[in-house]
Amino acid sequence: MATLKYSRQRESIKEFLVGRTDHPTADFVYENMKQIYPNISLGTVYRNLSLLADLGEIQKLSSFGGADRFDARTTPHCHFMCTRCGRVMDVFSEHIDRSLEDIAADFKDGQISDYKARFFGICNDCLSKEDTH
Amino acid sequence: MATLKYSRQRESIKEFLVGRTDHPTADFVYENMKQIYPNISLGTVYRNLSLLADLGEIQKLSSFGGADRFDARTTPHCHFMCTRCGRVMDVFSEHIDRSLEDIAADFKDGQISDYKARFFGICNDCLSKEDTH
DNA sequence: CTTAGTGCAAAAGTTTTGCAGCGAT
DNA sequence: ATCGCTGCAAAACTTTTGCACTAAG
Repeated sequence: MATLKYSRQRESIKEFLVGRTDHPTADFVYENMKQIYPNISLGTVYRNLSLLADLGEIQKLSSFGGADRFDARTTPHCHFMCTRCGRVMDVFSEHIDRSLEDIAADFKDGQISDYKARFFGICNDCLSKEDTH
Repeated sequence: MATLKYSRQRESIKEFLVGRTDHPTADFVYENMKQIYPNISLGTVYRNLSLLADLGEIQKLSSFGGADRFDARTTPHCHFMCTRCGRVMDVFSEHIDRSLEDIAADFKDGQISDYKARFFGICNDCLSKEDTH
């Protein structure tokens, strides 16, 4: 087991993610980190995102089609992706948690320990733009 | 709109997927197609898988970590992935469909039209191997 | 001093695409 | 004859990794 050492890059990446409600990709995090650390490398961003995910401090969302996205919310929740603008939003619901537990209990071919649910559709912003036609 | 033309490659790819209950990657389909068409290209496999998915004849599963997987089942269902051996299995349940309507009704930031749920855990095969220790 | 973390660059893995020729209609 | 599909290869895109060096403990 490697002993964890402090790194200012990792702290900034975590802090950046906590301050956002969208769900940035690694490359987007990288572009923003360059404003603080002009020489930071994309590899460092990936390594830290991966490390933070392993520690359970952030969540890796694989995936909504393209690059993976990252989410600093630790409370269990689901995600909604707008198929028009690509935005990813949080979805909180007791319905899903209850029914997913029912499914886990019903499943006979293995032992379910985790689940992820994603929803697709059109977000309100895109719907209102559509109305103007 | 392009008019669809018959292609024996596409037909074989579809047929191959229909005959399987696992959820092969594009590369796995490619390797198997080479036994029928030794000169088939990976690009052709990707193009046909993408086309079949657009037609709704197959489903593209993005993703379970690595490469996308493909599924010829058209009836709505969810997926379970064994985190030990990587196998992906189908999950059928009425629970999920019932709760989807509830969630869609609750969600205020957009209009939900589709969902995908994935479950993670250990499959029975891997559990029984574990017992022998 | 020890070793985890970093920047850089190359590589690996997955998917898309430009193009010239082939094949279905 | 038209134009969608193919094989091939190159490119694009995302993520990982080897290495020498820096910095935290």
